[in-house]
Amino acid sequence: MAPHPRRVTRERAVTARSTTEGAREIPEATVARLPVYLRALVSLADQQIATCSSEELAAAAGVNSAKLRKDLSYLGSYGTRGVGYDVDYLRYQIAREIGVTQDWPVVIVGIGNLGHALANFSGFRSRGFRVVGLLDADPARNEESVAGIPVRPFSDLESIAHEHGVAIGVIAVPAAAAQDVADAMVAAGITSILNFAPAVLTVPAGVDVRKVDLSIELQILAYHEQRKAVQTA
Amino acid sequence: MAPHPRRVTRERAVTARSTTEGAREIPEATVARLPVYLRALVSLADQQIATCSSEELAAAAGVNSAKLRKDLSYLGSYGTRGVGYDVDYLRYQIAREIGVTQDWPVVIVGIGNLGHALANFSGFRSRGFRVVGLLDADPARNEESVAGIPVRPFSDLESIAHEHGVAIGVIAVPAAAAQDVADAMVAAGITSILNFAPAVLTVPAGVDVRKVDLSIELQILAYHEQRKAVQTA
DNA sequence: CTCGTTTTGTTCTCGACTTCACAAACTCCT
DNA sequence: AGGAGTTTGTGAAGTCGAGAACAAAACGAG
Repeated sequence: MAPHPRRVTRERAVTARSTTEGAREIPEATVARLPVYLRALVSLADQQIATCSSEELAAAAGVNSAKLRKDLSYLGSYGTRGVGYDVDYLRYQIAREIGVTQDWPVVIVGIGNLGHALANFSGFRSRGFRVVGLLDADPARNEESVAGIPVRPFSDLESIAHEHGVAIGVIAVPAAAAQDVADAMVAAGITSILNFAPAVLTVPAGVDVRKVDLSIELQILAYHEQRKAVQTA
Repeated sequence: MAPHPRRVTRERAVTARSTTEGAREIPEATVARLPVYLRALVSLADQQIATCSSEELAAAAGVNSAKLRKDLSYLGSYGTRGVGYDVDYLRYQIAREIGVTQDWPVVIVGIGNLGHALANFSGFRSRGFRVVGLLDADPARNEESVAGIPVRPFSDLESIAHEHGVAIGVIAVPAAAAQDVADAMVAAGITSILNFAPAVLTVPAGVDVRKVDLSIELQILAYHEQRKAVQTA
């Protein structure tokens, strides 16, 4: 029945090292923090800092140092006791583990307000991604071009995806259209979807979906805000 | 030292019902799902559905029905055994618990591409929020107006916040400016921040920060995508 | 009124993640 | 070379959340 794949399906974890080599199982919570560490390391490197302790890196990433060390230990032993971590080396190792040493081609569907913002987002290229296609079902939009990339009709999804070997798609359409877009993406061979539409997507096993939802984030803040107000009252 | 307040500080939980009345402690994981249930209920109501079982609502929200029932049980006993839940009644109860029966005033700082998109986002009003101020430090932007709201200079933050009693602020500026904006928000009495800038914010205890980060989400997808590729190879 | 059916609310168990605490390993100084 | 001082990597304990399973409660039929 496939309840909902917000988290990765994870096929019983293969009972750890089994087939080829290491194939370390990295906990999902750790995976979600690796990009934060990567960004902190890039920032340190920009400041010409060559070495850092787990304490310093943890501070830059906004986490507890014990957690940082445990997270890094899943990748291997890349630090030196008594010294700390080599910034460039660790940075490369994390980038390699995440898989962003080379660029991933990405398509964005839905070039409304949000789609525009995403297409113009400069962090794509610098963080391991490259926008290879902008798509919109509205013919009126198929004439413009955003950030130097032409907006093409939605029906071109499959050809663009195959041409560039796209595995990751971004959905920035209204909620009502989101499921249709997701279905088309899956049909086009896309297996990872980042969904900005406020809708629950149903996809086959093997396809990952992550959701980003402004209203939900605000409502969570509102809940805590309300509690603060009640508590001080 | 205040590690980082991505999650709420939670003052030792006061050992459950202590002072005034119920003051039920709702787990953070449940709080994060309540908005999803709320949206699913609104959708059911739009379809003229008056009653639903936990199974149906769970399907609409994309979760497991046992989890849904347990989540709802933290709010109270709002269902009827053998029957299910009254859609409108449950919807109101969840909205009340989250605190979105009335609108929260919100300010958005940074009216670039993303800020534009956020300001135009129609879901604000319908989901318990009202944009009362758009701010940008660039004087060139202080002449436009977005979605009918004038863009005002950043220095007006404090007066706008006080005038409307703003508790929630949205940061949509570049990473380098994010901490300064956060500091100004805190100084203006804002105690909940939604941060779209790819930066780690440091704020005093009692201020909640939630982060939304496109690059991180994509990198998490990339990690899993890479593993799929390795596994099938 | 009683019995069978449906569906909630809750208890219990299990797994995952966080945090602590410390041994192992490295550097530097004498 | 040896000892003092750091800092990593990890075992172990504690906390939190997920899911299964079931008792309690409501409804409807006869």
